[in-house]
Amino acid sequence: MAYFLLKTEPSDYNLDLLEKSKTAFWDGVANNLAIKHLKTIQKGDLCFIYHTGNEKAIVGLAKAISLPKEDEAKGWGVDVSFEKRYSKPITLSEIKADKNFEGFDLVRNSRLSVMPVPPPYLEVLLNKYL
DNA sequence: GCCAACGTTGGC
DNA sequence: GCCAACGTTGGC
Repeated sequence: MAYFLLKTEPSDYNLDLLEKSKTAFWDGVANNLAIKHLKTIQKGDLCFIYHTGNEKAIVGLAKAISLPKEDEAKGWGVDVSFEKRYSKPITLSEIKADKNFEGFDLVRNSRLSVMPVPPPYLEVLLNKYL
């Protein structure tokens, strides 16, 4: 079971909406590298939800409940279910300030919208921040 | 609002 | 196939 990070601009779509609807098709993945990462998601994998814009923080967790798929109108995406909201979001500034996250895609490539969270970074997130 | 860091497009 | 011009994303 792997972990990923999914970005969203909260004015477009956000964790509140996912919590209300319980499940959603997480769509609109267009970037080539993002699609490549998306396609490696397995059913049951967990996905950190990151809000861009004013928030710039990991705000919660979702779970992939389908395999990645391409919708004719909505592009690439994956079905997800709401898992949890973090009482204390993990901010980008915290992550950037922490040397443990050096090399993490979130820090290295700010424009990437779907990325894996490899074990070293995952452990720090789970043990130190959550 | 600006701009760096990408990605995409289209002329050649 | 190259690359200049343009468009987009997202942090600042």
